Amino acid sequence: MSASSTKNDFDENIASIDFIPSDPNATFYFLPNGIGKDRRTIFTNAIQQFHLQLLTSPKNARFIIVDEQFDAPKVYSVLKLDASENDEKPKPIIIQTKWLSDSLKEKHLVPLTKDYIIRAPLIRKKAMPSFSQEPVIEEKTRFQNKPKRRLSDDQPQGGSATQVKQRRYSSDDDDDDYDIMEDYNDTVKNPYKHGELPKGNWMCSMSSQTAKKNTEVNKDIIEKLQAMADLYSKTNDKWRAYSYQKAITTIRRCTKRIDSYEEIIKLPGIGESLAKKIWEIIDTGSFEKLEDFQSSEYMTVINLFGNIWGCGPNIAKQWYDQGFRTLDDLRTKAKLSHNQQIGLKYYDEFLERMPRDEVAEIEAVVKEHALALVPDLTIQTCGSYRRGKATCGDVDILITHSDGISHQGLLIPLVDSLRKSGMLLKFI
DNA sequence: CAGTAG
DNA sequence: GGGCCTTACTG
DNA sequence: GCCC
Repeated sequence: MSASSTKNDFDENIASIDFIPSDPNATFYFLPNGIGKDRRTIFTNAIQQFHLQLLTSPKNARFIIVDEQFDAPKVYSVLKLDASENDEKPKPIIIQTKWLSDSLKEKHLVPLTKDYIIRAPLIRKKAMPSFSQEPVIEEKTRFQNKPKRRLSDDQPQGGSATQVKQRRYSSDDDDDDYDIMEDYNDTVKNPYKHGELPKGNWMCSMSSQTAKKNTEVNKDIIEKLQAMADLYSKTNDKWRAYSYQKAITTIRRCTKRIDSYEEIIKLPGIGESLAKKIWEIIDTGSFEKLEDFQSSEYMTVINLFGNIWGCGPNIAKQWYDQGFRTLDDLRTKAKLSHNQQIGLKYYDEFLERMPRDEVAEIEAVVKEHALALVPDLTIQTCGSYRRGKATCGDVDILITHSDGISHQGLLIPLVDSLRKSGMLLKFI
């Protein structure tokens, strides 16, 4: 697991580090970047528990603890430290958080062996280093030559920042040499050709023609089951809804028109109860249970209320039990949370889908604002838009950076920027 | 923590 | 009979 | 609801 594949370039002087926690030289800095809230708390507590001397600044820290995803150049870049060789100060020793994890397991500090230490950035020794090493050096050069504006890297990230996912180098790929070379060319030679993601042979990048065709053959079945699943999902019967949804997925994958009970019951995730219902739809063309639900006042109202953003099965039932039956009842009488107020105000809008042109417009605006904050971001709109749908229920935008770091903490400033532009009406 | 949403 | 998908925010 |  540890990064021992490049041991040739490892500073061999460091076999294992001895230090005494009370030694004033044994100062630590904990780099929270790329570490989730919960893990941060755990590690911070561990540092206290082991009585390590934690500094608030990395400047004078002898040891720097970082997430496993970091290599030395990234650490230096994030901390804006000088990596030059002829520095009077000894360079800090960069340690993986695994050292803390293992120490927690052992209930005491485990020896700080070289497996926990991330190698210092060394000057290139040979003309042709190994592939796995090469991108690291190139990357360091990029950092030095192209300083970028970065947003509050040293601020703890809010939980919502996890919406921004990242693409990162993977040193443990099982790919063969050819693929490694491809990845190398991609990320190193053209690292700043942003805005476009590699067009892989992925399911999600293909237009769903086959799926479209498949839904046609059993369309009536799927529609009725989906209606039931939607209703159940708005009651407290979420597992029943879950089963319906799984059955729908299975049937959607059937190319052939289903026309016998025997073939239904064979399908995975479809048992006797659902098979009977599906056969009823095929045989009679109707679904009595669904029609019962649709004619029930309770289910109708629960469905109506449940379509309000921020109202789930429990709140819907509470409102029903309080005697509310219409959206106007809610508007005038019910106690609504902030989200529910917005959900009610924009009830129809939230149920509507927008043409994909509109998604493109939104994408353009978001791109403009994001790139103004951090250049060279990779921005890709995903979801139904990326799958080529004619209409979309929402806009999913994935923002990353090829260095795996610079996009961190972007979300909040980006939302702020969009809000100032007047693009955001409300947030929920 | 329960409820909701992703 | 009990799990089925995970994680985060809100109030 | 399905499945173990």
